Amino acid sequence: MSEPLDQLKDVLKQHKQSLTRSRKIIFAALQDKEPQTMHEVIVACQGEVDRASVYRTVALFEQIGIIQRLQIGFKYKLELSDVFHHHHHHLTCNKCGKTIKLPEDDQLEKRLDALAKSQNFKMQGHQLEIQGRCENCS
Amino acid sequence: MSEPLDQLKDVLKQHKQSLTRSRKIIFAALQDKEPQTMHEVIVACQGEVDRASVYRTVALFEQIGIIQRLQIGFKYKLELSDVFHHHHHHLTCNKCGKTIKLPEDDQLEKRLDALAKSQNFKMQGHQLEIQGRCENCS
DNA sequence: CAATTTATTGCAAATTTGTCGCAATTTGTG
DNA sequence: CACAAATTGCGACAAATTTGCAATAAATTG
Repeated sequence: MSEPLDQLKDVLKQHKQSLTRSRKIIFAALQDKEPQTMHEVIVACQGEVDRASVYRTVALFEQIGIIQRLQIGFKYKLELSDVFHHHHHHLTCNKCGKTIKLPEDDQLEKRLDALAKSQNFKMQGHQLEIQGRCENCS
Repeated sequence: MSEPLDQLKDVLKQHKQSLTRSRKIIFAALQDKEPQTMHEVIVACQGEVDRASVYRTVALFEQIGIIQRLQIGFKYKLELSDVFHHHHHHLTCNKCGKTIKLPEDDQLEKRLDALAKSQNFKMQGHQLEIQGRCENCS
């Protein structure tokens, strides 16, 4: 069986949840994709999973850390969390809504570590989003 | 005339937009306030500005970088962007829920500038949240 | 500053998004 | 395979957001 699916199953099990057919489909719809709107996910699962179930599953995935929600301009978008992806941040264009993945940046990550430490805070995760105008929209 | 209003007018002019009565009212509703939900803004403008116009204005303000949307829990909230108030970031404790304000950090801000620039991106604002355990809960 | 053009607004209606209850399936378990 | 528990699909709703269009306000022109 494929690795990411095993990983999904593990996380679900840790939270006493089962790996159902619908959950697999929704997971697959998000895998290796750019962040998607809820509508896009619903469409991707058209005929396979009902709208209401997509909402329920996304909410669950979010609670147990499988999915991460990004606020992108007007809409939000969904992507698999760092567990399934490499850790990264996004630039989001306020005009066209495009999201640009930032390459990993050691200097940034180290600075965050240092800041957390300066407050005696034990960092478990973080989220950063830069909003503005992309090249085409400026 | 008051300073922030001048600044608002400037930004609008830069984007060939005019400073109308409604826009002033909506701007005022956001000024010097904690981030608000769309609904709160609509209520604050009750009787002065129509719901639809609030949506249209918020969309405009967002595109030209006057307003920033924050993801808070499942809802989003709106606040004036960094141009109109000093900004800061938060540490949030996963256990007790306490939030700790981080002091402004030049090194971090500069790094973000550099990252945005490296993608030919014009940064209008950014959002950072660090999650983990505070001193007392670790 | 009156006349004209252009952009913005309010209003009502339509569409989209997100929730809920409940009966029918599916899933984990032994 | 059978059973108990969890999940799903299917309307039907409720809330949030968008749209078309006529009325109004703001900018521009002579």
